[in-house]
Amino acid sequence: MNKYTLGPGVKYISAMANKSDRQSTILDIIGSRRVSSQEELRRLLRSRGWDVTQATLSRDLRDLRVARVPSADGPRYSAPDAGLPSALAIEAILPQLFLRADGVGELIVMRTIPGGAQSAAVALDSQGWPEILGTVGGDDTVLIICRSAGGRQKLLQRVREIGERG
Amino acid sequence: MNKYTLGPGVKYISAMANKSDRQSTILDIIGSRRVSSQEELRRLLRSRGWDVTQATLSRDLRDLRVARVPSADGPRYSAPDAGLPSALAIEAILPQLFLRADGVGELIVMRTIPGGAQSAAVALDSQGWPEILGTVGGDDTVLIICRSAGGRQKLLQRVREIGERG
DNA sequence: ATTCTTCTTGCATAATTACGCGTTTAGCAG
DNA sequence: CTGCTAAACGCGTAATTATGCAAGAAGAAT
Repeated sequence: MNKYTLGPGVKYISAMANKSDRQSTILDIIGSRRVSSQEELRRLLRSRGWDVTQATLSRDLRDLRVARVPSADGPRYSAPDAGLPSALAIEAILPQLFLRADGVGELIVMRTIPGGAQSAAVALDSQGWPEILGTVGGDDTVLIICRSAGGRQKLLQRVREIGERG
Repeated sequence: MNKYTLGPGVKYISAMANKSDRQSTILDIIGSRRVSSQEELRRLLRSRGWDVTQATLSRDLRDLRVARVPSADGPRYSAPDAGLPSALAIEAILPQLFLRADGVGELIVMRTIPGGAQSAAVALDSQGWPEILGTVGGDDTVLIICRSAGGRQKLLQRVREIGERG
């Protein structure tokens, strides 16, 4: 059987077959064809030798962060985005990139190290800050458009605090 | 109320309020906080003055291609990540890329699916619309600079109509 | 070997989402 | 005005997904 060294924390291998293998197969399947329901996925897996219940697939898809994307002709499962430098923690990445920032009206121009603007812009967007209308990232410059001049001042201060290692 | 000239093909405006506005609000909500179910979204919308049923939200989320992404602590709704470039009429490509748009002064910030901003910007430029002074496309954000605040309002509505599949 | 702990899974069912159908409203032609 | 068509949406329910609980399996510890 498919025995191999267990990783840290891994203390169990199913009697049936390996869960990771099954989940890999799931990604393989949904990556190559349209799958609209867990029951459909169940059938496809069975034809490849895996026999599990819908409940297990529900858990697998959760583990894999596989999204169910709706469309006009029904939903389909879709693998997670490979993703940019998962820009969720702005405190972690902005200090790495930030050089300086200044603003006028409802605009902020933020300078970053070369090539850092895209990441910084994504990070800012992902914050969901209400003052921000949107951002545009070039190579080393991010333009932040705020909803108001007042909000811009507040945001400029916050951005500087975080960027300057705050 | 927010009455305006209907675009081509648009023949109906709800008695309640505009569907596009509601869908914009939905994107706004799920973009700024975690939403785990349509009922939760329904409550959030109600607190903003929209009162619709879960069935309507199911349809809205389908129209908007908003995916339900599972995670360890329950599912959440989130914007899509698939995309395909093109170079046809703006009515053909904008609905493919468009997520939402908002504006201030003579600026419009249009959000697109990841990687879609360049295509959208080119498409906009090629229209030769008089209101547009110029556009700047990043990765998923297009900044449209208009000649006037009045022109911006007009353009914003047109862009939304086209983008939202109108 | 026995016991304890952790991981995995099925089962049954709760929770949630999707959709068919009927109704209402708006635009348009006659 | 009347009739026709299409859009939008609620209602009720089918379809689908998520989860509490219990059982089984593999190690680790005693």
